Amino acid sequence: MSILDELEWRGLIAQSTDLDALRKDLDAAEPLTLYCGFDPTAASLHAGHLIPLLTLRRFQEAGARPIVLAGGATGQIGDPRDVGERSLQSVDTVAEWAGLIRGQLERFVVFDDSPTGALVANNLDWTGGQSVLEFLRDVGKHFSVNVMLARETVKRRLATDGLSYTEFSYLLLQSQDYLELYRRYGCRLQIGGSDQWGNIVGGADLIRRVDGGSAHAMTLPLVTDSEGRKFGKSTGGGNIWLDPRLTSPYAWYQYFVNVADADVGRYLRMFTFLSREEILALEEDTRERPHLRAGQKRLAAELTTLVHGAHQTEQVVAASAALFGRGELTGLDASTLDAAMSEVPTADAVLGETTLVDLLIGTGLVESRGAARRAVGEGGAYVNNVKITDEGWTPSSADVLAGGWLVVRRGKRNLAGVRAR
RNA sequence: GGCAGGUUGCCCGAGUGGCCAAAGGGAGCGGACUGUAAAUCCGUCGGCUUAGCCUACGAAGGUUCGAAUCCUUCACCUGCCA
Repeated sequence: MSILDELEWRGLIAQSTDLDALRKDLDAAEPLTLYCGFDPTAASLHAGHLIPLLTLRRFQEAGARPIVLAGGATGQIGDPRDVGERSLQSVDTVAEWAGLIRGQLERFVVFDDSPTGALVANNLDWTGGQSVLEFLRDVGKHFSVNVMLARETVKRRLATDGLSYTEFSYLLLQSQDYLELYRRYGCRLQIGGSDQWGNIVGGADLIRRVDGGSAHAMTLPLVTDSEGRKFGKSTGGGNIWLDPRLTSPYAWYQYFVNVADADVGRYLRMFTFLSREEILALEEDTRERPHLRAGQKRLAAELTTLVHGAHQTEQVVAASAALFGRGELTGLDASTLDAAMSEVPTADAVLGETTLVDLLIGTGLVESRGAARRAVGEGGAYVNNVKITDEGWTPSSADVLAGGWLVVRRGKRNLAGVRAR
């Protein structure tokens, strides 16, 4: 199966320029070079970024050469979005984030001396020293404002709160990137989220106008769940990040374990490198025996391994099994509990003194005393899987599990460990 | 630079002197049901030392017994004009 058929089957192609022409270029003797850019809009990439990153890798495995681009320049400007003008980050912040993101980007493609060995670039390298006059003459002249105004995002913004010249210009910067990579590395395919279509085609047009070259464009679907919610938002509403300091491997694993049945097949296709046969089998499993959550577990394990490594995956799988297993917590031995508790937030407590409300706050399971009281009042507070309805309840030695632990839970699946003293 | 309109809680959005910690919706959170799923129903949704107090309706100041609501100045946003 060709790479394009593969991508099609996985539901990874949203829009593209002529696929047959692209197919021909992919079949050529010389490896096709392609790129995808990632703007440093935060200190870490999040789960949604995995789609284009993994797609770069799929292309690489199929014999193409990927370039991962850190948007040190474009990140300073900001791509116009529907909701309104972005507030600019300081140049230093963007540079710092670009460095962090670059480190993450490098983990998903293979760097070697072969013709398909990946490259890393930062668009600040060619825009940083560029003068306004150069930019306007060499790039700006090739863009029609009429066309730019017709873009969906621009139209929406003009109809609502308007947009700055800075954001309006973003298209030109990204287009210039494509041209630059075309010139430097013969890059002839750019991929990105479906919201990038205009930016990508803009670059392909620029290459044609300026250098008379031909270049391809392909976008990947913006991943949403079956509810239409943007993918990668944790239940708390925040992003789930690749950086383990921002999203623990345990939380990462849990996010995917909790994916809805309606989404798991789609996600397996898009996010994993499992074979077609394996995925079809898991999809059937989900239909026939949904309560086993085989698809979710495999998806979570695959993604945790991909991002945090096999060792971490073993640990979070074991922790999840211990904490969500059928068995009683009292049946767990100290080493199992120690291992499980190392994956969740923890706090200390003094027997007979620390109250339930303090436990909930101390472990970070709730944000305020009011929230803690509310949780208790709503019947959402548990210690060692036993619902506690008294705010002033304090643990006694009879409650302590092996290894000196108490397992505090808020709601169905927010767990924390407490070391009793 | 001129004129007009705007700035409300996580988001959208009502509110033009007391009944406003602020309608309604969304998101979130908890419970029931399940399968750590979805749907549904119910509850909840600023903070605290919680019959009370504190902080909050762009910022600062003022009027008033009392202000998200009125006045002044400032900042920012949008539109029209220059």
